[in-house]
Amino acid sequence: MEGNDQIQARLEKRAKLLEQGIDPYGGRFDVHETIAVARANPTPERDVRLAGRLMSHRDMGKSMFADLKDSSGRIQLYIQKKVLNDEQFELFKHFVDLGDVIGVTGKLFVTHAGELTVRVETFTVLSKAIRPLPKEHFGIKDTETRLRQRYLDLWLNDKSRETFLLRSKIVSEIRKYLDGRGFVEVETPMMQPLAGGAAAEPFQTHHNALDLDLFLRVAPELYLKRLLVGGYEKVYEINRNFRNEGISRRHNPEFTMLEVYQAYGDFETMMELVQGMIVTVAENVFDQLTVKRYDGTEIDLTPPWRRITYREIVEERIGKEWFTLSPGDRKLRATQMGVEFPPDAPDYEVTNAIFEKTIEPTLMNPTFVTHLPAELVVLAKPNKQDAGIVDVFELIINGQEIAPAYSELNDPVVQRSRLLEQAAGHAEKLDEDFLTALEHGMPPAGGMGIGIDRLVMMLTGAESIRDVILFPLLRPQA
RNA sequence: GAGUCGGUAGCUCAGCUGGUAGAGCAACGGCCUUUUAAGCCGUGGGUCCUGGGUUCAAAUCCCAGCCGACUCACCA
Repeated sequence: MEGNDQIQARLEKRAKLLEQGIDPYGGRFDVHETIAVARANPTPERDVRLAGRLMSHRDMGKSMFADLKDSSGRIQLYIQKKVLNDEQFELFKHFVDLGDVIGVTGKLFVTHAGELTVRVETFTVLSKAIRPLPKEHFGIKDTETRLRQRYLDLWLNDKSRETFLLRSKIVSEIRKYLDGRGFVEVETPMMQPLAGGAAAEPFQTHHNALDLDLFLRVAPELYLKRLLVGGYEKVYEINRNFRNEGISRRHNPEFTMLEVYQAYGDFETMMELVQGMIVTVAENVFDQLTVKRYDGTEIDLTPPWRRITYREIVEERIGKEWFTLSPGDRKLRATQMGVEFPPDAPDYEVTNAIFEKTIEPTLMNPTFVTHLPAELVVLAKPNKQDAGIVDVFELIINGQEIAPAYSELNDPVVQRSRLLEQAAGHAEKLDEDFLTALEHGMPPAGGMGIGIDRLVMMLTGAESIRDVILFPLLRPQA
């Protein structure tokens, strides 16, 4: 290992510990309680047995203070020469460094300054760190280091560690909510012969033994619908989707999607479900329905959430006359508003560009935007009164689409023609296996997809998707 | 993929009207038995992202590249 003076010093300490017959990488150490539990039971002179990482120390000569941190919290250690023997004290003083993982036993007491502290009686080196950990006060702020060496970020930045704990709790509450309503969690293929269920660029891979080209899935939708055909009435899957597209503050090539299907329901069933689910999650995880965003503004999750049709919200924001304009005038207006679109964009795409660029980003509180134009959604049921729109909603919170939901299209003949249209006539791109399943009869159903990463962003006030994905994709370091 | 900004010691940062690299913490040695960003004395530590160029002289100016952040595009 190359190294600076600090690495050299630590390597020497490691070697000297070994020479003295002390294993600097320890072994099983039965921790009696977490630091948080120890702090919650501060009876003076109570025996404790704790383990964690040494985060700071203050050497006073014949005694020293140090801070021990585990996943639950931190506690101060007091190491005294007269309590340990001379040899052990010198060992601690000269061979234990910031960042080392150690186990300690001792008794609780409260210092003059009022801080609960462990008077250390014995300690064990459980893992000697060869690389220095920055002193916690300065932390680790460099974004690149935080992402590439997430373990440092987690140890040193409480906010980061808390966000990922919250993510776990959120996902766990979602499962609880759905399980409690009779939904069955399933897992469907992530490697698919055809990447269907969403208009997105897939990753490609290859199975050698079958000599088969495969795609990483862009959505589980078509498989979950096969399960509806198979008699599952309430199913969901929480798993990764992969899309071979750009990376941004809101996009990671692999992201976690929740998809839910309920037979005999429709998009309004999903509306109630998602509202109930997010409200319950917020209450159970955060104890409140107000979320503070990174910019200080607040999101109010109090139900019932606003419902408005796509047409109405466009008219509300852009002007009642919008849909009476000629397609040419609409393009002109859109361009004047600084919204870009391909020159040959069809009419509905111009309107949708307006919606996505100027309306969606302003919707902070939960809003169900319903009944999008049929052209935008190929897997949804047409509205019975107006075949030009479909029975769907997009739930917008935090200026981002959190969940689209549909009354799922279950007419196999219509579905085939819509998919064929979308594939621009390329029949070989149709998922015949899926269409065959539909031809066997899929019950009418409500279906919904929720981007878990974005939901977590919204609920934790995170500014970037990288703040809620432990190991977001980065270019390898040069 | 395009534009803008950034990359200096282990960490956090200063230095960038060009004059040959600094601070605090961390490390190392010493003092100190209730400190908590402990304190005091001393020592060492740098491919200033990489490669070119301009110049007597480049961390600093110019060009190219690498990596990251942000914005845009693709998309959720």
